[in-house]
This record gives sequence, structure tokens and C-alpha cells, in this order.
Amino acid sequence: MPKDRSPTRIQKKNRAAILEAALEVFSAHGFRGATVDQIATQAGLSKPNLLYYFPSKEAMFTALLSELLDTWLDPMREINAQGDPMEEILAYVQRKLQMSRDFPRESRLFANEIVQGAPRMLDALSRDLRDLLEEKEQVLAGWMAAGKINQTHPKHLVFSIWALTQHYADFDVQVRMLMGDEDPFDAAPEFLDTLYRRMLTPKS
Amino acid sequence: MPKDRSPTRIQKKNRAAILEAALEVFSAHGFRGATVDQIATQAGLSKPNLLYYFPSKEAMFTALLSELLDTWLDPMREINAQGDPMEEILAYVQRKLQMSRDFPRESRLFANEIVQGAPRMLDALSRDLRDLLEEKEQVLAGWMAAGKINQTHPKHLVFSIWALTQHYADFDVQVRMLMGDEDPFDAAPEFLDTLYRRMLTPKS
DNA sequence: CGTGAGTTTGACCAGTTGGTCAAATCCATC
DNA sequence: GATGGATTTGACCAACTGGTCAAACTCACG
Repeated sequence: MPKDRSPTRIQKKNRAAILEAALEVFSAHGFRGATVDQIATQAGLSKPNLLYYFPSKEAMFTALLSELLDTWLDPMREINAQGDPMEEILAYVQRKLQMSRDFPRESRLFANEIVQGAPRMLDALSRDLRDLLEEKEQVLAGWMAAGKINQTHPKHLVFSIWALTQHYADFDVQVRMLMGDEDPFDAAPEFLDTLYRRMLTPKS
Repeated sequence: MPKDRSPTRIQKKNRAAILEAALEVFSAHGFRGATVDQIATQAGLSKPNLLYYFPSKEAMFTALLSELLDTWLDPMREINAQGDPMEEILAYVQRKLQMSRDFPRESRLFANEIVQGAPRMLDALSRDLRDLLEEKEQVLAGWMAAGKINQTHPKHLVFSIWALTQHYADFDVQVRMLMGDEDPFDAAPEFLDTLYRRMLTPKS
């Protein structure tokens, strides 16, 4: 394993190559389904060389997770309690949908792990996600109480946004199989915008 | 492998026990993550005995899939083109939500497979699901054209129902972690009912 | 240049896994 | 209760997998 002084040029390049390859392979096959050899080939390095940079397969996975989780939660952090409620929520939905379009591998990485009970992720989730959700839940509840948006269960509202947006990344093959030539992401933004507008616009 | 005459009492019992065990293990770990030994232990049989009833691990998986796919698509088949549009859709949503509550393992089995590109399922899906969706899409489009429900993209409408309902099964650990003591399925029926009612009720 | 730390790898190992097989056991039927 | 097919399994195998290690190679720096 490289010493933990400031990383050399080679260390920086190889660590990045390994994590990129790990994302590709882990997101496609899950933790158990991925092999170190696959990741090595994908990264253009030898297997022992990977294990020179990371002590184990598990270490690659957790390093990848902690690198990605922050980015993954950013769209939610950006929800501004002082902004216009309806527009804040709609913008959040669109940001999350963009994430599914632009980073489907990241979405599938998390999906794979959570579907199987998140054995390697539950700690990170309960540390970073729980508080963030609670904070934004308060914001949503406030907007509802003030009559700015229609009343609903704030947690289920957030879950619905996650479910609807991530579905386009996680179930990509199914969605594309059923949509034929049409790109799902052509109509999805408007569909979700309409859905949440109708759902949340307060009755006059 | 048992001869393919009419199955004996023992064959019926053991095949059923194996498929039940396979569902338990495959849904929790995915195809690659599951081992034949795990399934054998779960079924209370020896590994060679499993392979007496099914020629391979893959055969267990595909047998399980084809047994479940029909049941899985039933809620959608029940949508009645002659019924009341809004109530038909809302009833479909509730049926699908019940499936997530009552058969989460089945939901996760499909989720696991589709997230990873559905390598062992795409054929079955494109055979059974494609036609069914196209049929119901026509029904929905008809209802929209007749002004019975609000206009939207019918395919995305169906995807949204799948995403929202299956989310409670597939992301169960995450949802429960974030909801604490509260059972997600307490508020979910009303939440989804409200969501689709607001979304689909035609403007006066 | 030379030199020592940083990097790379071929060969190897132990544990796991899907699958085989011959022998043993069970069980329905006569 | 004998008999032949159905069922079960212990022992085994080859392939794969995560990980190790000593030896070789590369590179930055004096």
C-alpha cells in the first residue's frame, strides 16, 4: 500500500483509474458479482497492482461510496428554504432527474446495494442521509403549513421524488425496452414537472 | 433429474421447497451473490439433491422467474377498459402497492435482475410485458382522449406507478431507516391515492 | 548517473463454488 | 416382502476468486 504522504502523480492517476473502473463494474454487477480481476482489466492494471492501492475489494467499494455519497445528496442540499416553495421543489425534481440521466452508474451502484439490504452502506446512509432528510422535511412541512403547497406526507413526498427519478436510471433497460426508439429522458422532465405541479399546487 | 412423467408426491413437495428457498436467497443476494449451498440449506435439502431436481443454478432461477412473472403482472391485467377510468387507475395503484407489501421478495428479485441489465430476464419481459403495456397504454390514451382523466404521457404514467409502488419493497431498508417506528405502508396508500387523484382529475 | 523509495507483476495459495457420479437408500407396486 | 425405479448423498473435481509475496522494474532527486 502506498505511504500516506501527499500522493504522487502516479498514485493520483491510478487511484482515480481504479475508482472509475470500480464504479463501472460494481454498478453493473453489484459487490458480490464484481471481481477484482474485472476491475483490474477495466482499469488497465494488474490485479496485484489494485491491491497495492487498496487493501481489499471491500476497501475499493467503501472508498467509492464515500466519494460518491456527497455528490449524490447535493441536489437535495440545494433546496433553499427561502426560495419559492413550488419552484424549489420542481427544481429539485429536475436536478435529481438530471442525475439519473448523467450518472446512471452511480444510481445503480446505490440501488444494487440498497435492494440487497445495504449491508455495506447502512452506516453511511444513516449518518449522512437521515439528518439531511429531517432538515428538508421541516422545510416542506413549513411550506405546507403556510399554504404555499398542498398538504401531503412530507417524507412520502421525498420518497416519491427519489423513486420517480431514480427509476429512469435503475430500470433503464426495462424503460428503454418498452419505449423503443423514443428516449425516455425526452418526455420525463415535462411529465414529472406536470405531476408535481398538479399534486402540489394549492387549491385556489 | 426426475423423469418428466406426472410428478410424484415427493417431486411436487421438493420442487416447491426449492423454489421457495430460491426466492428467499436470490431476492436477497441476486443471481451471482446466491449460492446453491445457501438455497439447499434454506430448503433443508442437500446440494446434489437440488441438482437432481434442477439441472443448474441458472435453471432454478429461470424456473422461478417464469413461475412468478405471471402473478407479478396480474394487477395490470385486471385494469378494465370498461370500468370507471379514475377508479380503475387508483385501484391498480393500490393493488400494485399491496404486492410490494405482501411480496417484497418477488419485487426485489426482479429489481436485482433489472438493475443489472436483466441478462436472464429480458426475453421473458419483452415477450410478456411489452404487449401487456401496449394494450393498457391504448386504454389509458382512450380515457385521456375522452376527457375522463387528465392528459399525460401514458407510458410515463405507468412507469410512475411501478416506480412509486415498487420503491416501498425494493428500497425497504432505506425507507424504514428514515421512517423510524412508523410503518411506511400506513400512510403510503393514502399518499398515492391523493397523488394520482390530484394528477389525473380533469380540470373542471 | 546512482540510489533508494515507489511501483509493478508472475507465481502462488487457500477457500469457495457450480456441478458430477457412483453407491446407497427409499418407496410404490405387485 | 421382493423388485425396480425414484430419491438422496458423501466424496470429489475443475474453475474461479480474493489475496499474498518476493523479486523485478521505474522514477524522482541529489
